[in-house]
Amino acid sequence: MSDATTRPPEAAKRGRPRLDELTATDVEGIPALETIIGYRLRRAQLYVFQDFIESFTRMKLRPAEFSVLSVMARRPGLKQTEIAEELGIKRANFVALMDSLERRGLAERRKADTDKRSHSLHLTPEGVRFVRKMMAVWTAHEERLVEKLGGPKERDRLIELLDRVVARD
Amino acid sequence: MSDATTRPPEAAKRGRPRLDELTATDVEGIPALETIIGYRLRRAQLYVFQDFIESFTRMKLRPAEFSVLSVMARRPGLKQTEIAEELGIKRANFVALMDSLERRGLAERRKADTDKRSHSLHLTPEGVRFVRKMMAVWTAHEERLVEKLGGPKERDRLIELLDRVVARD
DNA sequence: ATTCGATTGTTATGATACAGAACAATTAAA
DNA sequence: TTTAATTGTTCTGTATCATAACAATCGAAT
Repeated sequence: MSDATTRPPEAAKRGRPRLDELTATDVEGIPALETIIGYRLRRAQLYVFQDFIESFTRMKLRPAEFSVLSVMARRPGLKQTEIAEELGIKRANFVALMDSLERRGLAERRKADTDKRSHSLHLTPEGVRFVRKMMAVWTAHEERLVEKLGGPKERDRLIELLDRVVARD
Repeated sequence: MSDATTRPPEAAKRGRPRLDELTATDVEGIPALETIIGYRLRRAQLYVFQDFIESFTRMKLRPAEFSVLSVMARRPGLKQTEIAEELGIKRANFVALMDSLERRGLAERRKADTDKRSHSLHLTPEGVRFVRKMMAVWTAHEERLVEKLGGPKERDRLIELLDRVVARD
């Protein structure tokens, strides 16, 4: 299966590449992009996000906002730096994100009594209702993915492998 | 393992959230981000790209450039639109990318004899040498990942699962 | 109690990635 | 020969992301 010296089917159809060009660029050890972990990860992530984004265009919700609302729902009272750091968002960029959620009446910053510098973040009652709807939409999206993967078992296998990739040891 | 009603360890340490807040935002059916496919995919992809980018800072090569050079090495003679489409890059954005590679003397646009509109893309001899070094660096990067995954078998399993995600059927 | 360093939220700024519209040159189709 | 489609290109706008700086506040060391 040495394909570096084989004319790819598309190019063959079009009569390209010419033989002299082929030898000039016939570099050994060039793997197909399809076998490269990072490339495949990126393409898969792009695909999933595209489906996610389309699912949430009606709710006008972006992935980052989804994750922030999700964290606030499960663990209210965290401060901005904590949520930002956990989600890998620079705290500088978190400000506008939180501003937007607050302007929409979904979340609020409360003055922390113990530390006057920090804010503790919470969903508003409207935010709680919003998150409920949000999770219904998300469930459909997620089930679509699990379906494609072949079932919950495969989903777990995938997440376990992704775990290993990102594990720091 | 119902953790929606359990005080997360960090917040517990800091005495937050207070109980009344907890009940106010205790929304059922809020999955932890760690179980969400898209979220995990994004984090893993970010991690891999970070390692990739660090590996290639010395060569001043970005992921997109890597992929373009890789395609040109394996399949010389393709035209811009073909490579761009295959890699999911808008042909408008491909122009600057190719300009840069050409300015660095790594690749070139040749006037296609059959179609005066299109260019056929090729590595220069210097580009061929560059790609050789590039692949050496990439191999180290990739082996690091395979190591973390637990071996080539696991790498294959991962790619097969990513395949299913992005498969259109 | 005072000084000093660290933290928190914030603003401003720049770089990069990505998408869409429009256009000239060229080709293919009617 | 007119018409429609393609190719490369430029321009433009919009997210995304990182970095630096700053005031307010806190914690710790003296």
